[in-house]
Amino acid sequence: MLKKLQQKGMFSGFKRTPQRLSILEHLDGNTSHPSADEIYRVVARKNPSMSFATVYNTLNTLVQTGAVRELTIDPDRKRYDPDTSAHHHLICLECKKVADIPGDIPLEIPRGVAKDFVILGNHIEFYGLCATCKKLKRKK
Amino acid sequence: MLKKLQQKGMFSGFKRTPQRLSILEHLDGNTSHPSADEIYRVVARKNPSMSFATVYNTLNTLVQTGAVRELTIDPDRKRYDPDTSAHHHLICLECKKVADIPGDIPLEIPRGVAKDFVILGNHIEFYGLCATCKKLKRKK
DNA sequence: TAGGACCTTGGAAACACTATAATGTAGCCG
DNA sequence: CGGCTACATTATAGTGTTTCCAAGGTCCTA
Repeated sequence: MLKKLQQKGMFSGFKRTPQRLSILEHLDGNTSHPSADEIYRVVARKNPSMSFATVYNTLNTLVQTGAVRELTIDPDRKRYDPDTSAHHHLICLECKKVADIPGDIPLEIPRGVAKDFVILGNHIEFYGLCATCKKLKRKK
Repeated sequence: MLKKLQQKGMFSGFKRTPQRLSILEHLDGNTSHPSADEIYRVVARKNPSMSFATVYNTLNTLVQTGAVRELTIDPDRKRYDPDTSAHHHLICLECKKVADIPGDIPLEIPRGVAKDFVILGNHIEFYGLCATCKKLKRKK
């Protein structure tokens, strides 16, 4: 998906500008689930004139076209995930780091509960402690 | 849990003040997953001197003691859920209404993926369209 | 009744994000 | 190739949510 957007020429109304290409390059294959702020800080190093608004504009466009997923996993900020394949997430309660759980997980949706509600998808959020924070906790 | 907090006397350092009791009363049995703002607006009617800070202070205390769950289901604001039993949520993509899915749902966590990560819990977010929004969409 | 611990209040401030208006530029068409 | 148009970018201002702070209030204990 991102690869397509990086190719030359117009693709469904998406213009390739240096700023957008920098953002796409930073996101491509990125599994750190960065926030807009984190993306801005990295991309602004190579592109000093970069504006915060451009990062948000670009991200919102990418989310709308489905090239990037907006994660609502962190209570303090939105995070963005260029991996649009079916997968779930693990979040460390201490350091807030987000890891991927690839693949689909079969779910037994209790029938009758969601009556009248069309279910279009699901997302599982696992929470716990990552290896680093687990060790730190033990020492305390 | 909330019942306990509403009883007379001190309970684990939690003082019962009129403001806090109003908030507890509004939350008790409430399945609308309200935001701090919604709680403030309702509670301030009966308690005109109520401050926003008090709502946030109380909610944060309740979350820390485990009496209330903070939901990270809405990208725009935190929502609060007094139901601390194991359950999951359905969110309408149109109107953002959140419904409950009671009970535990057995999950096959793929082994090896979460190596080194202690998993302490999970939360499933189903998304789709509620009955009302489903009808409205059809008419368009 | 005095002291201390805790709560409440209002305002300011921090933060994430969005809107606006002016300027810049890519891509199309002649 | 050159200009037009539509779209992007920028800086800045604004909005909404949440937190911080300092002053004052209230309740318990001695």
